[in-house]
Amino acid sequence: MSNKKPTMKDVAREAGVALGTVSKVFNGIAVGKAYRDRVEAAAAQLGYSVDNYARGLRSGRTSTVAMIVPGLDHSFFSSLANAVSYELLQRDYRLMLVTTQFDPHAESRCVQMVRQNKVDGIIGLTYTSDLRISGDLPYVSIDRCISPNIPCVSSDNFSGGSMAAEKLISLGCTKLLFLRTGSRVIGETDKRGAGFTAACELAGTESFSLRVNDEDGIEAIYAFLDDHIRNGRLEYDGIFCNTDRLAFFVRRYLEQRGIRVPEDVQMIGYDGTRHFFTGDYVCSTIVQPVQQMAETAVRILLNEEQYRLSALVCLPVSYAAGGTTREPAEKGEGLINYGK
Amino acid sequence: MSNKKPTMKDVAREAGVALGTVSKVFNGIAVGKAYRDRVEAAAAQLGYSVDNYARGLRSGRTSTVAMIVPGLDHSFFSSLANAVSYELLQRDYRLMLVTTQFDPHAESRCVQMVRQNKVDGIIGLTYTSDLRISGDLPYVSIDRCISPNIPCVSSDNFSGGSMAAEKLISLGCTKLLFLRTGSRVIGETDKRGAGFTAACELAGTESFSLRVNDEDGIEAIYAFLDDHIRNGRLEYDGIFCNTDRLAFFVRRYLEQRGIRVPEDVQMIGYDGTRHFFTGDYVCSTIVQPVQQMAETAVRILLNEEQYRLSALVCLPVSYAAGGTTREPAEKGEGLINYGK
DNA sequence: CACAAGCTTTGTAACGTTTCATGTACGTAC
DNA sequence: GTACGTACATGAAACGTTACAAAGCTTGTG
Repeated sequence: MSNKKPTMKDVAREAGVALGTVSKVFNGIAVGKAYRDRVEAAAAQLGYSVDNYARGLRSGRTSTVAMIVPGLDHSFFSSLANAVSYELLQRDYRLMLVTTQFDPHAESRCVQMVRQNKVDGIIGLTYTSDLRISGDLPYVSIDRCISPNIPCVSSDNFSGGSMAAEKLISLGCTKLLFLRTGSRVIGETDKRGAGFTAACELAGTESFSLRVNDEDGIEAIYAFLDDHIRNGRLEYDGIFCNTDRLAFFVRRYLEQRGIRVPEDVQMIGYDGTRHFFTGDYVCSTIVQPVQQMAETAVRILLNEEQYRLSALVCLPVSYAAGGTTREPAEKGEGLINYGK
Repeated sequence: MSNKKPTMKDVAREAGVALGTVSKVFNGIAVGKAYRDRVEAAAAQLGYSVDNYARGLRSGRTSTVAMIVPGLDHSFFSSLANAVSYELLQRDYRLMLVTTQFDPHAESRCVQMVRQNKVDGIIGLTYTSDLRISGDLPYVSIDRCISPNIPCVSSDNFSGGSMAAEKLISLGCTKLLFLRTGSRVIGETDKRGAGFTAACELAGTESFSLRVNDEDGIEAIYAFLDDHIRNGRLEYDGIFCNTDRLAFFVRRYLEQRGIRVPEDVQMIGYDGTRHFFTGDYVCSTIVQPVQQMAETAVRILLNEEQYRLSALVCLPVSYAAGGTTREPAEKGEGLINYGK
């Protein structure tokens, strides 16, 4: 028993064939049955496995895709990363994950680093748009469009916003509020607000939008709410939050002040990741098609046939009723679950 | 302007030095000042960067660490992955992330795949313990000890549990309940239950534990609660949940049945990730030292000096008061935040 | 002034693959 | 029975680094 990791040369010697033949076997290139069997037997006996670094050096292809995200401790980003990881593993690709920790300044440095590591492509969820550094390397932007000539997979944030407004209006709300927190480098979530406002105007319903450009700047939201509670009643009877997490905090805050949800005010959140959901919904929300976004991005990046032409894909979102609107809660939908 | 990616040979020619000298410059090995300057100038002019695959093939070292986690759409796992990513990037290491999607069967396949990709080490959060496949490759288990001879970084789940019990008791609770969901392949979170029970017994306080071995099996918890609500009052006045997420759902469920938190029942959750927290705590919880766990695991794996000897590290957890216990809420603690 | 002892620099041989031009064997058609 | 085409096997030449032995150069010592 040797103490070194076996190489193709060892397998070739053991099987009594040429080096090139072994290579062919491991690359699915036509090889005579007898040869193939001998090689496979020898490889199994020696416990051989291909060295991806040698392969990557010689062929230039690495079976590795990089994903760049701001951070993983945000439910939507981590769900997306989870789905991308799943899709890549399905296809025998490896995932090199890079977090910028929400520092837009770090983004091009990350792209640089990733390029140097010779990946087959990049899936990026970035704020800055001047990533043309990417050059020849396949690049797909996910969740946000950063440039007209970079393929992009996003979900329909505008419709998500108008969907929320329409729903609240159809449920009887007459004065609506849009709340938003988060860094505002690129206004992807603002499209939700835009859709919301547009739908309100179309319906002739009064509405107001409060945008806080701070990742955790929830205090400003609370202050606003305080200002608009008169005699224990909130001036608004419908609230749309740009995040389930925000909806969660806002709901708690209102309830502590004696305002009941959904009796006094109805609420709709956004995202629909599992963090805030279980069998029974606990918040009405606009569900983003996370898995589908990931799958589409991966397919475009890997150039799978039917996706070859699509450069900009915008996937539909859906509404899921939960406990924060006045309607019977639906069950079991929208849960994002992989594996068996 | 050439159209090929420049190599060390190009830099050497441009700078008028030997190939080996260029290599030394990029590896921080002693080189005469004049030579170093010439090389750096040439490299900058050509836009050269080292090829990690060639380097990995030749040297065997890849500056890449793999992390294996069950999934990223669980707040604790994704926070941990986020922190590990941060620590690695700080040290100029790359992260290859692998998700098993909670399939214990997939774990050894993942280890296999990762080994073949020639990483410098593995940080694993796995359920199965027969990962000796790892062989010579440095391996650090995080969050759970899987074998006495594999280094492990975890947090003190037992103390976390007893801390929760002691807190609830000191706040006046007389009948305690421990609730737990999640797959039960390895009983790491059960240590929380054990610590909880031990502390209750020590204090002579009545307690009960309900364990549901299902990742999303919250229905059974609801059913139990229903059984123990008599005349609109819950039999228990203190609840400890093995997850903030679970605490969140349980609280909502109780409130819908007219049981107030913290007036009628006090609650403590577990984890303390940012998903359920903001400036003001919204749930009392046992905070896991996520960042410290990640840092320690990385340091052990990378063999940084002061960590060379530590094989099993168990880090302390802390209590953070929030809105679900009867005490003034503290502010701004426990928030996990990276970047500037 | 010759010689040893340090230092850098140099050139070359790996590292484990894939690729490609060449070689061989076999079957088919006339 | 010869000529030709097809299909597969072979061996050598890359791929871009690092490691190592050998060669230069500098400095200090007897």
